[in-house]
Amino acid sequence: MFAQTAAHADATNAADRSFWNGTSGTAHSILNLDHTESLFFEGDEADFVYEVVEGVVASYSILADGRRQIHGFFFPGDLLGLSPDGQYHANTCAIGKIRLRSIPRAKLMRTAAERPEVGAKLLECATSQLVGMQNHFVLLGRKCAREKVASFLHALALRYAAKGSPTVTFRLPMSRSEIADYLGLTIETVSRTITKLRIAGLIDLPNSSTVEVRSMRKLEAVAGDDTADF
Amino acid sequence: MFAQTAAHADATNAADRSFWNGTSGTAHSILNLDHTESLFFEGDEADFVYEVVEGVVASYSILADGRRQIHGFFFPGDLLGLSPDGQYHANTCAIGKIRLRSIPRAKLMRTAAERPEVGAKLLECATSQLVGMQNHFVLLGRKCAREKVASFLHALALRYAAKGSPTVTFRLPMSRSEIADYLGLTIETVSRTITKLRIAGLIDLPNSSTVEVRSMRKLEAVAGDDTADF
DNA sequence: CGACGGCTTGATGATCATCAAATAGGGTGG
DNA sequence: CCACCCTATTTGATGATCATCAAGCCGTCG
Repeated sequence: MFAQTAAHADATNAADRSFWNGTSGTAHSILNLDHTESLFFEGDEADFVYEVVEGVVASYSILADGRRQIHGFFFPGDLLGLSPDGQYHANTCAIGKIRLRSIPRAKLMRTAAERPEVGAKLLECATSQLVGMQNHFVLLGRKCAREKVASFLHALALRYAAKGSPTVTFRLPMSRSEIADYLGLTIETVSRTITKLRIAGLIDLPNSSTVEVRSMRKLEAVAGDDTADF
Repeated sequence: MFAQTAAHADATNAADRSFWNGTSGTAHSILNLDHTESLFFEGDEADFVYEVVEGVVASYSILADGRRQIHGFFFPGDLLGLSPDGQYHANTCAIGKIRLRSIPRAKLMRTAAERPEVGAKLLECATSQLVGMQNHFVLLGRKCAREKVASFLHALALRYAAKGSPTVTFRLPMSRSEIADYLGLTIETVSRTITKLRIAGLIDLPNSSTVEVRSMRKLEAVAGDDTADF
């Protein structure tokens, strides 16, 4: 569901141990951004690829009349800013404080040409993102509000879950507005839907930005991600 | 909007001139499929990557209750079936008769490791698809039916347009049902919306599967793809 | 010519957006 | 430390868009 590099979901505090550290030939600089600060905009020269080291980054587009669609949230370990043509095609901003490793694109590409495993990893990151985006198509195009919100919370819970535990508590890094723009809903609908899930007993909200999943099983069932292929 | 390899949109009848021909070390076999025939399913071993040589391929997911979301349509020159983990993550089927070049994944990866330009092209294909998918997120999450259908027709018209011509006529390769499942709508809404665009004079329909765009300008305006980044 | 499937059109209703207001929570200044 | 304010969130009322249910139409093919 979220952007994933398939690499290491737990790289949060392991900046040095990252696969990408030094892949461009030299040590990479670490970037710090505050909440709402932008990393790059659509149309900018895509001179860098970024690895999220800490925090969450949102990638989004804005229509002429102000409607916003958030394409995805990037978590620690995720790779950001790959471009087919030297220009960025989305805007990005920090959700809370973030730390990023910036990797010069030109050097990275040169390294990829010399070290096949780097090129392969890049391709793996890109195709992992493709797969995640396909799931999000299903959510945006075919799921109702209840399913959208349940899918979102379930995916977040999985990311934060101690494996196998029946209940999970985590902090929502993003606002209702950002959730809404990711799910293709309004903040009111997101809020109402969360309330209904709470009343139904699937989750609890100690406060508006903390979610406690009471039943991963039921939440997953409402999310409805079973795929019936044929 | 559609999947694009950034390679060559006009490779329709140029099977031999394709970048991918022989990239796995040997000549590749050409596959022929009929309308509605499947290429692969979610969960299958992803032993091949495919290049569309002729016709259109749809990639889709199905929810447990039968709801379908088409992720994208793949046209001649597009690359299909890249996987991060050796399994396909979507279902695919032919829209009409198609011809495909099948490329053994393992060999392709080995070639990519030896020939940097092949690895780079693969990455370019993947990232091009990422960009196209971002646009589709905006469509699914934030556009109304009118904008969705206009966007779709406009993108198809661009693909088939003689450059700069004010009007374009082309044949819709896919059914209303497939359009609906791509745009996150129902066939009724697609049909009604097309009718309204016709009555408004933006398009004409000599028959239900042929579209004549009367005003690319107006169609583009309704599609509303202007992005206001900030 | 008739039947089938895909498309169109119509009538109705549910879901979700919009507009509006109240509440809560976090941060700041006194 | 407390009161206040500002903003995010929640809740409520209403309405528009689009899905659903239901016929009818049209082109195609046997």
